[in-house]
Amino acid sequence: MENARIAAVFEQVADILEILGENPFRIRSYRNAARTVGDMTGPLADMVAEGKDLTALPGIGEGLGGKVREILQSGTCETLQDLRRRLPPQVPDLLHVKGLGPKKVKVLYEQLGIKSLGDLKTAAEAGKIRDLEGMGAKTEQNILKGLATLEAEAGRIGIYEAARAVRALGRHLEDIGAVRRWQVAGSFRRRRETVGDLDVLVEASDRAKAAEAILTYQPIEDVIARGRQKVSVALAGGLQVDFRFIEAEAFGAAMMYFTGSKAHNIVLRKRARKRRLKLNEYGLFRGKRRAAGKTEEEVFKALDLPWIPPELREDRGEIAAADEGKLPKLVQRKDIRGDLHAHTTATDGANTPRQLAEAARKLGYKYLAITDHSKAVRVAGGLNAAALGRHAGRIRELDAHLDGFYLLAGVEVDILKDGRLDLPETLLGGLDWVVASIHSAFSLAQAEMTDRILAAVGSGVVHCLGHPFGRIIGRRDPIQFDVDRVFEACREAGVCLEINAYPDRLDLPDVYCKRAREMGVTMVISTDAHKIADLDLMQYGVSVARRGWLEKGDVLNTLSLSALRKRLKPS
DNA sequence: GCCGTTTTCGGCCCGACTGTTTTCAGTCG
Repeated sequence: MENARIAAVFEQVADILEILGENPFRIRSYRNAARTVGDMTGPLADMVAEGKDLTALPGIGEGLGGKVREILQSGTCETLQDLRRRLPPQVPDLLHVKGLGPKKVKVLYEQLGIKSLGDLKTAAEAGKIRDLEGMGAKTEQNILKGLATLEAEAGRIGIYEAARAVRALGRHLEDIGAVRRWQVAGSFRRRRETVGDLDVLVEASDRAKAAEAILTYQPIEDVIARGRQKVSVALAGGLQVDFRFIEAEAFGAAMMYFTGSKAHNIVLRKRARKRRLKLNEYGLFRGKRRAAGKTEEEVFKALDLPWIPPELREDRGEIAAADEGKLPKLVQRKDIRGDLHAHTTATDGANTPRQLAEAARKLGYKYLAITDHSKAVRVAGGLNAAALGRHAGRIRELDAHLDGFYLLAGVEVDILKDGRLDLPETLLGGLDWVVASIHSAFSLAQAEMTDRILAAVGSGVVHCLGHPFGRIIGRRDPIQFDVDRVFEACREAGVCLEINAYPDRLDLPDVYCKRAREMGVTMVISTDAHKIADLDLMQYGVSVARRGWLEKGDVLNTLSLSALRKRLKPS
């Protein structure tokens, strides 16, 4: 994707400038611009082609706007080329080693001629680093540790895995007498797709006792730091957990500070400064007097803002919206009335329609769509027309015996490479709910892929586009298509976009939810359940929807049973 | 390099911990 390439160029420039010791504010500008570009849902190339003003984008002025155009034309920019002549290409990689920043990288390169991660490892193992100025044996050990974790790819973990770690950790913390209260902040609280570490805020009656008890937690493999304010550990598997001890009067301010995001915090602190206040993790201060800090609400209020839900705190316009009283009233888990994507033993699911329906009722749902695969998905035992016809018949029969509950006879039909659907439209037209998805030919060129999806959206028999980008987080890249054209077509045809709640997918991603909402497209949050337990994954889809600014009215499966029936079968 | 209800110039968020020092720089979040 072009935007990603532009963002990458800006990040590379920032990395090199940092090692060269250039103006930190100039470096920040490049990083801010990279973030702006990375968050965009439409191609910058289109904006340029349409002659739109790039300087209207946050953090992009005349200079960087020109560089965007330059990168679009040539794939790179003169600034980066010049910088690369001043530093070997792999030196910036060293910044990814935990504990190494620009200053140390510079010393390592200039004094020892270290040009790559390989060089770094060799030098550390040979004991050459401990003699450098400002470094010692400890630094050398930490570099080797940092290299090991980098090799183990102990990077970010998925939100689902993180939630499991939090539950286990929570059981330990609950048993510690000296811990009065604990809360997880950070990107976990913002419900990002992936989490780099866990930030746990602890209010303790006795910090020393609490710290000692915390450190008995079995999965702790390494103690990274231990001070009066903070204890950092690495768990088996590589997840880092930072425990921060917080006083009750500052708990709200600390929650804000450590929940972030960093960019959101910076905007809030600027706002505080304008009011001659100072905001930090201990509170909001006027001079030395604490004006607020006990709760988040109190701090926001003192800044003349309503409380902002953590999922929105990404500096994507939430503070301006809050200021104008235009924050969305975010959809909640309890608004969800049913699940519209589930598989059964008829294809690759583990449970029967009846079992799933009973489980869905137990969750308080009023409806469930059975959407098994179509024949193109051979590995899943996809159904042909005849088999689907019989399957749908059985589902309807079952539905007739379920009072106050609607079991929709549906399908997840494949969108073939040429845009045709994998089953006859006459058959599909008779079903209650048709999800159309792509499970093959993921790497078509953008124009071809766009036509493929538009054909499905325009078929007249599709209700919903399943996992629209087809990505698997960390394993498969999203497919390429013209987002605005497809979303526009969905709005015109009344086709919903799915937010697939499966933790590996979370597809639509948050920024596209926001875009779709702005364009007036309705979304559906579905679990794509392949077994009963999967129905509980709904919360992860709701989190994505909330990060995408969605309200209850933007989500189809918040409709009551009667409203859903009416919507699907207009009289 | 960006940005403006303090400003078109002069600012640009803030504090803790580590490891190396002997008063602090570098890194992190």
